[in-house]
Amino acid sequence: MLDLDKLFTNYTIPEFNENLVTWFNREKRDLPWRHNKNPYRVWVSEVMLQQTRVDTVIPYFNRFMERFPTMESLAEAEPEDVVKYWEGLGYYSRVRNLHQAVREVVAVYDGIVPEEKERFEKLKGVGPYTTGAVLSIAYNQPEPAVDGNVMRVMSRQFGIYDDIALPKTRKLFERVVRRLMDPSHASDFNEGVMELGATVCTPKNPMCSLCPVQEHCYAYTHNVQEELPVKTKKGASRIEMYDALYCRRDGKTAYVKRPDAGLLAGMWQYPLTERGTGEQVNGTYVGQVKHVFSHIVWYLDLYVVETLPEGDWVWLDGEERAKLTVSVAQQKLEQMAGVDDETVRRNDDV
DNA sequence: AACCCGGGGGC
DNA sequence: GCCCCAGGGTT
Repeated sequence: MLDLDKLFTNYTIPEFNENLVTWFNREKRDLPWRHNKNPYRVWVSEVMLQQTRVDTVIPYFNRFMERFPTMESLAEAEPEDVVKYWEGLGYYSRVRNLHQAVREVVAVYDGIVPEEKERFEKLKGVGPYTTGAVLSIAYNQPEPAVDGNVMRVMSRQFGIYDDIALPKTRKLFERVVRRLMDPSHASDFNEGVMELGATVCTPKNPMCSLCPVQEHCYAYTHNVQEELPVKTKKGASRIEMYDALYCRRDGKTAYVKRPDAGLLAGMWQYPLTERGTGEQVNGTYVGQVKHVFSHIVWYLDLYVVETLPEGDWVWLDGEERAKLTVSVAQQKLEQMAGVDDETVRRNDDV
């Protein structure tokens, strides 16, 4: 185990805190969830920000908070309505877990986000990072909130070469943060480190000349910014190929609902058949959609067909379709089908 | 510990 | 193309 006493030898902890917090309060970006820090808003923002960039989250956060301004309003809503406000944001289990957790807070904790760590961390979708982030930012509790930014900043600051892809490494950085953080400025410390990682101590080409904690930084001193943090590569994605069937009847289009568990759980799409396993598709080829997930690559060949194989598809008009939640892959197919419809209509006109 | 789970942006 | 992103759940 890494010896923290050795790590902090000749290291001035108060100076790090002073420089970081002063910098953060001068340079912090104007973000919607910083306008007021009620625990519910902080919580929603932290869930949306999981593996998702700030610029992507901002419009989703604003729409979500406008529609569900309080935990009570969210608790009362139907799951299908809530998921619709997450459409396109990805990792949809986040919103289902958040919805369930907020319902629990309203029912069990009288609508107050629990300040007790042992209670908050047990809520659905709340892991070690979100626990520390909400308790420190909303309640100023001295809890570590170790995300990718924190591991990058701290690995460089102290020259820690542990592989950040390993689960146990996060715990190491939690020990580092507990040792380093000034407990009376927990909120500014955690937000400050993350802000630093997002804007200055970036993965590529960090702007060390702008860094408030450059002086004692191991990576800067030894000029090894590019080799930290250490992270092992993940394996190659698997490739999946499907035929997507676009079938119209009486002004309606066939859709199926994906299974309630697994990839894109419960979301709606055109009927898909795995290529090569079924019979040859009897239809008109339109084109191919490529869609990249974090661990899978989809190639979807779109066909216009007159008849469908057996399945639980339903017929939807435009108004009905608009209420349902679909993946971005499905949006690409609809775009392609729509373009094809336009082509057909134009040719009919001629 | 390893794998699953979206989508987008930077280089 | 590859990497990363204010990660968590399941096995």
